Amino acid sequence: MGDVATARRGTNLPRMGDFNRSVIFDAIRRAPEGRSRVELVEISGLSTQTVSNIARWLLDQELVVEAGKERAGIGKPRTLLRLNRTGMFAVGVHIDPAVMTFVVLDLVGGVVAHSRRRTPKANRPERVMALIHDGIEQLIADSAVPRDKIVGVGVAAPGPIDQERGTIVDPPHLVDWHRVPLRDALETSTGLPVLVDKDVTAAAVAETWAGGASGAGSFVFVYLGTGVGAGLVMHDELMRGVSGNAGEVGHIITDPDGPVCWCGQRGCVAVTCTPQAMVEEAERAEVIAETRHAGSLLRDARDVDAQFTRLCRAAEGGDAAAGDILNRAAERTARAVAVLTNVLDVDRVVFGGPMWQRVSERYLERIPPHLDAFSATGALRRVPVVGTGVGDDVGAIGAACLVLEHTFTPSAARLLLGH
Amino acid sequence: MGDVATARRGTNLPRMGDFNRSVIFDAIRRAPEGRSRVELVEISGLSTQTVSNIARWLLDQELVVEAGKERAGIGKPRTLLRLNRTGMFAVGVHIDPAVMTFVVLDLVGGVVAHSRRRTPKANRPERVMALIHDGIEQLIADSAVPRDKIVGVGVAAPGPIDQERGTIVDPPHLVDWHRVPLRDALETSTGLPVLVDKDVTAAAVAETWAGGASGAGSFVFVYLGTGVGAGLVMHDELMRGVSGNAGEVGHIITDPDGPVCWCGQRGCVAVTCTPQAMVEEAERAEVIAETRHAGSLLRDARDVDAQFTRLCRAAEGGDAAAGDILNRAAERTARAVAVLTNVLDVDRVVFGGPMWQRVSERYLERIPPHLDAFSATGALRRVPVVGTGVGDDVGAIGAACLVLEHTFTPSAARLLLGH
DNA sequence: ATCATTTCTCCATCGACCGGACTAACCCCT
DNA sequence: AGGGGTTAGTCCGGTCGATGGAGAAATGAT
Repeated sequence: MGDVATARRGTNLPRMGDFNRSVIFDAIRRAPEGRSRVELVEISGLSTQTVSNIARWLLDQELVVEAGKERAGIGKPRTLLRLNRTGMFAVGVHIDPAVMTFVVLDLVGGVVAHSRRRTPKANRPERVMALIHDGIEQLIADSAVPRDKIVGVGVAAPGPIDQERGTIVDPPHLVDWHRVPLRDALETSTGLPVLVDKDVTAAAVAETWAGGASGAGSFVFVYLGTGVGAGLVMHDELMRGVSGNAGEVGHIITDPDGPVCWCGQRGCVAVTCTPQAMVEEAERAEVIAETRHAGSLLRDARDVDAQFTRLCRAAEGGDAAAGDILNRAAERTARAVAVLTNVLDVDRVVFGGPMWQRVSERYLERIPPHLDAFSATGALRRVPVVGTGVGDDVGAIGAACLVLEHTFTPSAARLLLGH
Repeated sequence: MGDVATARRGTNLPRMGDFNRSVIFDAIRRAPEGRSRVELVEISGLSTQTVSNIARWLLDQELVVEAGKERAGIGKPRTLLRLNRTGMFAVGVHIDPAVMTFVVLDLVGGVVAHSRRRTPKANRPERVMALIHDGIEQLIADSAVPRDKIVGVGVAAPGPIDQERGTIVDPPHLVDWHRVPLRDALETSTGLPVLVDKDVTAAAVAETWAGGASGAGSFVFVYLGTGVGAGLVMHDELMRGVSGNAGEVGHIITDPDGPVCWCGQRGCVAVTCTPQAMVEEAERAEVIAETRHAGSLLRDARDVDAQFTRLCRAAEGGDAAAGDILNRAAERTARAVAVLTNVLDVDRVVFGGPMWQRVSERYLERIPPHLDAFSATGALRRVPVVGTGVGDDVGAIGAACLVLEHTFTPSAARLLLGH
């Protein structure tokens, strides 16, 4: 049911111009050393004339700058165009169970300013909103970025998300949070456009924006955080799904002999590949000492985090039992990832998220061979596995990148007539 | 490795015009009763003038016809535009392990002509090619469709496919088939453009073209054939993946207690949800009599087909053991489908394929509740499950629809500058 | 019979891209 | 040192498709 015909919209001249500008901008952005007009002609397929016009426009807007010349043998040298990193800025907020992170990013995705605050445990929504607003304003003031150069605010939170209303559906750590109009409230209080999305999605967008070569083309971004999630990028475009909740991988079965999950199955990702699952396995096996915790289904995030660090340290230090637990998790993760790569047929798999650094070495060594073994096309077409370049603040950085992506990325949707 | 930057191409005026024409065409196509110019204006967002011009062009091309008037109260009545079903035709070929099917389709996806031939078991590729060519030419002659009205030929085969070279990679039933340039050879011998794709993909495209309301928006098409495959359609656009092999679901684990699969895991789709798996389970349980067969890993497709029919008949006739097997398969299939819907966040699931009719009633009754239970968002956002309207010849019809889709569908790719 | 209303088309305009001619900057060679 | 060849980038007029407004056509209501 619902709308009988999906509205396939047409396009017109102004949109076309806008789109082509963003194509050129994107091509410049993806080459940190800068790009000449001739290169842009080859990449975009547009005429030299058009590229020239667009370059002039971008220079006038102060979005790009001319950055030296590149002599390629005989003839007039090419003048390189590079992003003007101070041309625009974006604010990002990550609302994590444990901590809220705020960042200001410049155009190339560099962190200009940065701050953290504890996430209040259970609290009135208005109080939390005020805290967020305050964090944003404080950071803008500290960064000394002129307000008219800020293109918007991105907010990332553990899913699910109501994309339409711009709100977090049921944040497990904010008990009284119900249908709070996060986006609209922040838009009126800050006077800036606001985007809300899942942290996993945000991290994937961060990869496309600030991840360099590994963020181009089609890839699956596997996010290791409180849970495990996936961000899907196909042909440089993020797939959000119809309700903005694509990438739920928590109940893919990875191990027929694994523990029982609350969903009724055995060996789901949620009980085999998440930090919490690994920590609990280690505690049961007495590899690490059990900490006192609430005993609720949802353990305190800070506690899990600390225990997970202990587990990884033990494994690095040569504890065979600890190593086994992590190795098994790597294999199980590989199975889940194989499901994704088989279904989606992507160029590459990118790992990241707050828990990633601690296991990156082990995972990067162990997952690729498993993945080859589980691939539908076998070793015929290997799917490369890489770790993200974006560091621990992926959540907040990604949130800011949501805004940059929204305003500057040449998506097909941008071409089509709105509303 | 590979190309450093994915080529994000721009667009230009002619492409824009082409795109808008296809948008209007698509909107007309999706309303079998016809659509007025004013409606088209609303849908596309284009100006009345532009719609008027495009309508004139489509009428001149004889792709659409004026079909009566619709009076909506006061004022000049709207003249309806409808597809001219004899304006264009497409040929489709399905190369199945058991049989090759040929069809000629008109513009609305109606079957104009239709024929079948046995697929030769092991044979020289040239011989098979000649057979295909012959089948096509014979059917065109029989259908009495003028050759210049045929827009192209689509070929569908069980995957995997080499999209670049236009060939079937390793057809299990055609042993000597190795790097045979199927597309190029057919293009020269018939003089028509040829497209090659997986049968699963073709079936999904058939749904978007001839499936009515269930073929709009975002959906997963679950193809029940020799194996089980999935076609992914997101926002009216088919996702082929980077190498054209998206939708491989064969090794999603559906049952931790299921049989062992040749991939080393237990309870994969390939050994729990395919007709062959069900048939073999039934034979082991002596629900149906075992037939003499080669004993090879790949059973003769015709044999499996016949046995599967027997199994379904038994279940319909009240055989509880047979019913249990099919019910279990339904539940297992639901688990695999849940993985897809959780990951992709689609509007709906569409079932189809040559084996579908025999289990449709049972599956449509049993899968939805399982799916709700396995959904990440719970029963909150139910994903509807429907059966395809396209009948048993989905393979061949889909193959022809590949051509129609390629030439008439407003995809984003069509907008961008080629090469 | 006339008017209001809605649908649809003719006309002039705008805007973005494109092809070709032109200028600019540099290397190489004598 | 200076001219020729080569490549990079810009100016100009043309083309093509979308657009806005005025006008023509077809109908129901008064």
